[in-house]
Amino acid sequence: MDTARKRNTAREESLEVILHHAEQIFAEFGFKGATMQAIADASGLPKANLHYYFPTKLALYREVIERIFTIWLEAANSFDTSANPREALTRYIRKKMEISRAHPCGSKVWANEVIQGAPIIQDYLQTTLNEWTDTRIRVINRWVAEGKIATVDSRHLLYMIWATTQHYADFQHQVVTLNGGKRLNDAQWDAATKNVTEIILKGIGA
Amino acid sequence: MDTARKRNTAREESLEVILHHAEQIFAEFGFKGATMQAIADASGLPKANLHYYFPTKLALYREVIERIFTIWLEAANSFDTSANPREALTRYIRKKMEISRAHPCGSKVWANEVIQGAPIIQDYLQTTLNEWTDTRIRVINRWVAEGKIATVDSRHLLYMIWATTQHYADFQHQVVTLNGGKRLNDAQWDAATKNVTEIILKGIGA
DNA sequence: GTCTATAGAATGATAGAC
DNA sequence: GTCTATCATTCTATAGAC
Repeated sequence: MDTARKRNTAREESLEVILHHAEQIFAEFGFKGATMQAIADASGLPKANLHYYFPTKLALYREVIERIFTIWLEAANSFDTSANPREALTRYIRKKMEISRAHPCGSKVWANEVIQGAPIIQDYLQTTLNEWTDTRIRVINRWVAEGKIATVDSRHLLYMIWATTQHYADFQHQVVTLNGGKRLNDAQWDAATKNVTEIILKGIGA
Repeated sequence: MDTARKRNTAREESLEVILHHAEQIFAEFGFKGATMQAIADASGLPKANLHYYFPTKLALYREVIERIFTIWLEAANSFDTSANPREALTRYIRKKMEISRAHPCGSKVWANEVIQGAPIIQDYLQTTLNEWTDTRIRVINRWVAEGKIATVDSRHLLYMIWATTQHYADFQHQVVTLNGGKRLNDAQWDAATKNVTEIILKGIGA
């Protein structure tokens, strides 16, 4: 491995470590509540190193948010517009539940951001998310028109899927507390996914 | 009005003004992000007055959280355990949607708190909420046993109702943005409530 | 690239006059 | 009860040695 490659690797590793821990700290304390010191401590680095890689706290936060949005858009692709309602929605809900389990902190940062009026990600909402939502609404409306599902408001159906699946990440602490303080195990995650999928599919007559 | 009464009234009015604006500021910026200065400015009072009524920022926050929890428990009562599934759930969902519309900031403060691991309200989750949840789970399980609704996991059904109804408060900003920047009007709130109610009732075969 | 030390600004809380 | 002034602390960000 040459020195240039070594430098790049070191840089990428530091970036990865910082971003990973920043996501957790931002999720736990919110943007303002998170401190560069706390992120530095969690990352095992002196505070000044964070400012070497990210000029400001806001720039670091932006990176964290963008990573989450990318993961979120992946799930969006699993909503295959060519499939039938049962297939498309089953796959989409399962993927969303998997993300809630694998990336709860990312979901929490996103939720925190939206709750506080999306000061940073407003442009994503107005462009990418808005466009994606429109395409899926058209698909659902077509299903309704073709009689493949009952007459539902497609927009509110999407909100229901988002809300229900993200609840297991954002309200993880409440879910765990009401589960006797224990994290959901594999079987419980399966049960949750199955339950959500069945109620929604049955609820829209798919 | 005697002077004692006048003093009480003045005190109660100040408390009400402070708590009202504190709820909005805490919802918008989170616990740490909210500043006593911002709450004071919103309330039209000097900062020191807040510390006259509430010794610390944390004490003020606690009061805000407790008010929300009280409203939340009111809705809980609308889940009449003696009614049939259709009636009980229709009334509960409608009440929850009304609260999301009337008290979005309260819901946001609660959501923020839970997302961040419920450092302040942990005891509410473990006692009052846990007990309330258990009684409702028993009711839903009885409905299942009596064949009044399909076989569903009652706990996850509750989570679905909470998540979906609170989404309209917590993710208000996203909902509004995807609605072309306009707040939902009466008809849209009705449509949302009707849609949520119908999908869930149909989904559980009620 | 990594670290120590510190500047500069903002914040929670209080003292004390009115 | 209300207000001004201020202290003590904490935090972001940077300077500069290594």
